[in-house]
Order: sequence, then structure tokens, then C-alpha cells
Amino acid sequence: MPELPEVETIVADLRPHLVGRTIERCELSFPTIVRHPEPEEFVDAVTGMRIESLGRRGKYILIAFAPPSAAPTPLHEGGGPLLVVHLGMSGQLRLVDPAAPLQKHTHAIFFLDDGKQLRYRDPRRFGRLLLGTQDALLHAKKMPRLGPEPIDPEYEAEQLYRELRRRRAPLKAVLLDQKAIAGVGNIYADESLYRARLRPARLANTVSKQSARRLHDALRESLVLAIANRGSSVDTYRDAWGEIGGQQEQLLVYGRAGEPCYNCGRPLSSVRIAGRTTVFCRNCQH
DNA sequence: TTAAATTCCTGTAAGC
DNA sequence: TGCTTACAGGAATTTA
Repeated sequence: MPELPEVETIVADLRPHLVGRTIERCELSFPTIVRHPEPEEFVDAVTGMRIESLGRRGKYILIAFAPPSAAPTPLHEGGGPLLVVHLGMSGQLRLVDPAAPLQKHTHAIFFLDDGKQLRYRDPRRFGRLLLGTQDALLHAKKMPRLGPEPIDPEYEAEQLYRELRRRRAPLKAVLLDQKAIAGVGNIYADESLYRARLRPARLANTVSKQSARRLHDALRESLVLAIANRGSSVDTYRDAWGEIGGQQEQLLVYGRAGEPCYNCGRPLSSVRIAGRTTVFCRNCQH
């Protein structure tokens, strides 16, 4: 499932091909995938827009359009209109030649002025498309107020420590909370907790400053490594060209329940925390 | 206010 | 072999 590293890979791949392109036409074959504004208005508004930049916030893909007339607006300052794509569980955003066969569950197609097509496909339909300014989407509660970016150089261990101290939920639940930290999902939550040698069920408000620092560093390591390996294709994840990632080969605990811990050799345990399958080592994580 | 439970949805895999 | 059932999970929404 697409988390921060997978979304980052897609955005970085698409950026040089999309910036400067104009959307000439948009077709929705499954309009309810558009959550804001009404699908008809979405199609009208997106038509004729020129793409100015691409960005990512948490697991959200942000495609910024050039403002109608005024000076260019920086991507994150909530000024210009954005096409926001959230891939949910099984969403795929692909840039294809028009001759490419149409895959089942393709819900939206953006026709670009260079003849290429940007296609959104999502079998499980947990994903969504949004259009509006950052402020408008926030205000309409179509996007949550996301927590800090864990790989941002400005993000410090102290910030994580303060967040953890005020939460009584299991560490795993806090890591999955997009309002606490943006972009971490089930895979990288388990990977980070293993690297930090912390039990997923451990209550967040019981961790020491030192443990918080280990978790802070572990989050960055897990995410940066996964980006370098173009993401994990453990389920249906594909990049913008339809290719799989490489990180699934390197995962330390996710999907390895019952298999030996790479550190101590004992079988990894699997439990359910915050409604999610959670894999960890009872011997190495405390 | 925060945390936990529920819901959405289809492909895949396990079980009979 | 073929059918049925359980399971996977991000996040909005509801309940406690």
C-alpha cells in the first residue's frame, strides 16, 4: 500500500513529465472517486489548467496549477489551486501513451497537451481525488491537518518526544496517526519500531527521551532507505510507469510473522494493534 | 479531548 | 477443481 516512500517515488518520477503540461480534457468513469468539489465542477475546473509544480504532503500527491494571471505561488503556501490525489490502499497514478490498453478500474483520465494520459486507477476505491486550494480543502475538512514530515531536516527528535508524551495510545497507533506524523502507514510503522527496538504496544507516554530519539532516527532510516529503493510493492503498489519497487525485499519485519528475527533468530510475533496487523520481535523490542 | 470501533471496497488466498 | 469465506488496510465517521 502506498505510504510516504511510495508516494515520494511517484511524485519524483512524474514531476519532470508533468510540469508545464496543460490538462486539455478529463474523463471520469467513476465520478464518486472525486470527493471535492462535485464531479461535474471538478472536470470543468481542471480543464485547461497548466501544471506548475508537483509536491507531496504525507501520503497526498499535490499537483499545483499555475495561477490564472498573477505571479507564481509557492506550492505549500495555500495560494493556488491544487489537484490532490490520495491513493488509499490500491490507487495507482500512471503516465501512459494513449495506445496503452485501458486497465480495469481506471476511474479518471487526464488528457495532456503532449498527447500523454495521466490515469488514475483504484480497484478497492479507498483513494480519492480533490481539487481546491490548500486552505479551502482544509476548511472543508477534505484534508486533515497533517503532522510534521518525518524526513524533513527540520523535524527533530524533541518534537516526536513531545508528541509521544501527550499520547496514551500504543506507539503503533501514534505512528499511524497522520495528525501526529505525516506519511507513515502499517509497513513503515512496524519497520521503524523494530529498528528502534520498541514494542508496538508500548504506551507512547511511557517512552524516554532516548527512546524517542531512537524512534525518530529509525523513522528516517526506514523511510529514506525505502525511497532509495523506490518503495515496497507488498500489495498492489506500482510506480508511475507500472513497475514494482524494491524495498519489499529488504523489509525487516513487515509480512514476516513467524519467520526468524534477523537479530536474534527467534520467530517474529504478530498481533493486532489499532486494528492493524503488527509484526515485531518479543525478544528484541521493549 | 482522546482513543477505539466501524465502515467502505475488491482481489487474493485459505479452507472445505 | 470449484465454490465460499476470511482477510488485507487508510482514514473518515461514529461511539465511548
